[in-house]
Amino acid sequence: MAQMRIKDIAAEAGVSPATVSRYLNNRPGQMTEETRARIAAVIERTGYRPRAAARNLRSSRTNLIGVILADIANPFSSAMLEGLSASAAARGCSLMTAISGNDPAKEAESLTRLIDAGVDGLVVNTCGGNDEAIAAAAGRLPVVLLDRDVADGGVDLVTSNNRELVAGLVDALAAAGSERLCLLTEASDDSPVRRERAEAFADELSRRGLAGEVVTLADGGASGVGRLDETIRGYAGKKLGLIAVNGLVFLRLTEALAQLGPSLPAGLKIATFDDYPWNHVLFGGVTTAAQDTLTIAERVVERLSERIDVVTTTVGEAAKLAPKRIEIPGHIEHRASTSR
Amino acid sequence: MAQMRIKDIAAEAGVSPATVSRYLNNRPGQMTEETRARIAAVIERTGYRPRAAARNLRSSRTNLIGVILADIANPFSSAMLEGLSASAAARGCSLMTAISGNDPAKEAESLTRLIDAGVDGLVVNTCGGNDEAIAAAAGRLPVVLLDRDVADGGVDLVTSNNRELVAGLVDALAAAGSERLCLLTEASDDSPVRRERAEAFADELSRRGLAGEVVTLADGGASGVGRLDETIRGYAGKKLGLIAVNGLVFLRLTEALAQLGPSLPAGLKIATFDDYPWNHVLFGGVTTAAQDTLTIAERVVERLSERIDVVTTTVGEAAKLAPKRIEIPGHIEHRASTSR
DNA sequence: TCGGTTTACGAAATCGGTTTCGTTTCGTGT
DNA sequence: ACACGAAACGAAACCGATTTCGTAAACCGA
Repeated sequence: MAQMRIKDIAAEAGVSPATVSRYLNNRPGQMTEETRARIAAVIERTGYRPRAAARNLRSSRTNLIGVILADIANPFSSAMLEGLSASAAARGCSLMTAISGNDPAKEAESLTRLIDAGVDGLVVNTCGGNDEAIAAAAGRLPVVLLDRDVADGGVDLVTSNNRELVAGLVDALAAAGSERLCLLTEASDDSPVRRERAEAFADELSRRGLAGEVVTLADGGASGVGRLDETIRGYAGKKLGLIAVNGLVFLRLTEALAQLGPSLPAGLKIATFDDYPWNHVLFGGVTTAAQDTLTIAERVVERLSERIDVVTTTVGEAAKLAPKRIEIPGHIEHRASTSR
Repeated sequence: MAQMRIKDIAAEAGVSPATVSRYLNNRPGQMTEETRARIAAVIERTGYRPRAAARNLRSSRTNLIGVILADIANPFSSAMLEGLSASAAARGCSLMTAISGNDPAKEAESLTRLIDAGVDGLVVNTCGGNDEAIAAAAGRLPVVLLDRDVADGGVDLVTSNNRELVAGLVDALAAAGSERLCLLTEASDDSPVRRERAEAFADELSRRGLAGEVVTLADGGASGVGRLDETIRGYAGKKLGLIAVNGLVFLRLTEALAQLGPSLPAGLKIATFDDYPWNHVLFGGVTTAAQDTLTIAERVVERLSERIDVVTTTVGEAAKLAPKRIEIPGHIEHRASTSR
């Protein structure tokens, strides 16, 4: 017997397909312990596995979660993917993934492709430029945003407590004796996350009465380095403290500093967002604002599940959950780059 | 009208559901240009999208490719995922991903979960320990192995030309004046890839009459460093050349060297596998054996598609394609760490 | 012992496409 | 004008599960 169907199992066990179905989904309409055992035995013996496609069709539920990631090269994304994968598996769901590579067109295409595939819900780490499409999607099925918000709000968002992390890095630099602080950003990055961090940085400076500014590097590797050198030289001898707004900016900073010498210039302190593996190694260890990716992933899936349950349980317009913003606290890893 | 069905479209266009289905899959049984246009207009106007679940059920094809990755933290894996995602999308397929985190139990679970979900084929970057299960899966549906082989062979494999890459790194070190070479590996890593590289390394040494050995570091961060210091000191002044068998080993090497000073000891040259972003930065640039991840991904999907087409086209036992081993050439990035 | 409620289970409809098979229509060669 | 093959399309079966609804049996209190 090549492929068994539920009706074959039913026949073999001397019950109806309906009963086998009830067994498979252990439904409230209980059955005798004896029939349960008989069905279990047949399934065990034949190695029967229900066909997902048939199940999906009738129940209009796929146990699939769609994930759209902007930039998988970013360790934040890959860590997130691992977390999402684990959390989803724990709930019996699989992940359908798409990677936009920061291309809004690809992101839009992925959006429709995943929805067409019938995912129960969607996790989106948007690259921007599709705010309306995403909001529209959120009206049709459960959507939770990851890390990056869309314009209109109205969609669930799980993110880190960026403001407090900025404060933590400023703390670390100030404690290390920095007198003037710069937040390094890239021109191409106009994400809400960057904006939030920049605002928090400015607020924090004025709150403490510290001098400093946001420095925006030109795009591309080398071109921006000039601006950076300039900045560093401009404040030479002034106990400068630098914060890279993300891991990529930090790499560019490292390249620029490498031209000045293998170790940090005297009095220069640095810190960065994103806990890349090399942060442990460069400059003897770089103070880092680390996000709690595992918890973020767990909460994303949890929230998405809530929405999915509501959709499949309640009828019609009662299925309204108010959009929610969830902040997961990260923490600061204090390392050598901000020692006194 | 909330959700349209194919029969609604058919009614609206004044044709039968069968014809609409033919239109959707542009089938050989052509239709009049006029009816085609009429159907297109209705679909366009209503925004109709066919339900994938129904389609899957009848055609027993899902246009889904399952991907099992051993370690997503490894940039090789994330680059691969991006490549696979793009190649699959180009063929109208989506990816279902699972991450084993190098845990054989999780890998086995993922295997059955993806198969149960009805994927058309499977890409497996195995962590080992499931050779029989994977071979069995390959007997039931198309499977292509990524980078790491299973014991019995008999399954398609796409990998890099590790032997030539090893030769390239040895070349670079020899040209930089190294007189004695070490290949650094980790005790916990007993993968076929590691073995292949180690064998190629030994062959290459004897072929050129160079001195050297394979050094296996103990697991865990610090514990192995002692052994490494020892090795380095043991050959102090002898123009040592070090090759890290993968990116993680290289990071450990970097940590160990950091204790000796910020730049490389005189006469010491290093090179590594895996093109991590930090390779551009550490030691002013580390010579690297880079794999062509995009091409690998492309060929994986291509091969998988071949198998899928064969399965769905031919009947019964004619569906046998001989297992194939595909090697994709990588290249050496020459950087400062092997300059004279 | 009897009416009434609960429990265990089966028959059949259903989900929304695809596919087979047959019929009609059209075109073409003679 | 006729026969015949191909092209265009429709009717209905089908994929394999879930779910509704109904019924027989078991249980239970009075």
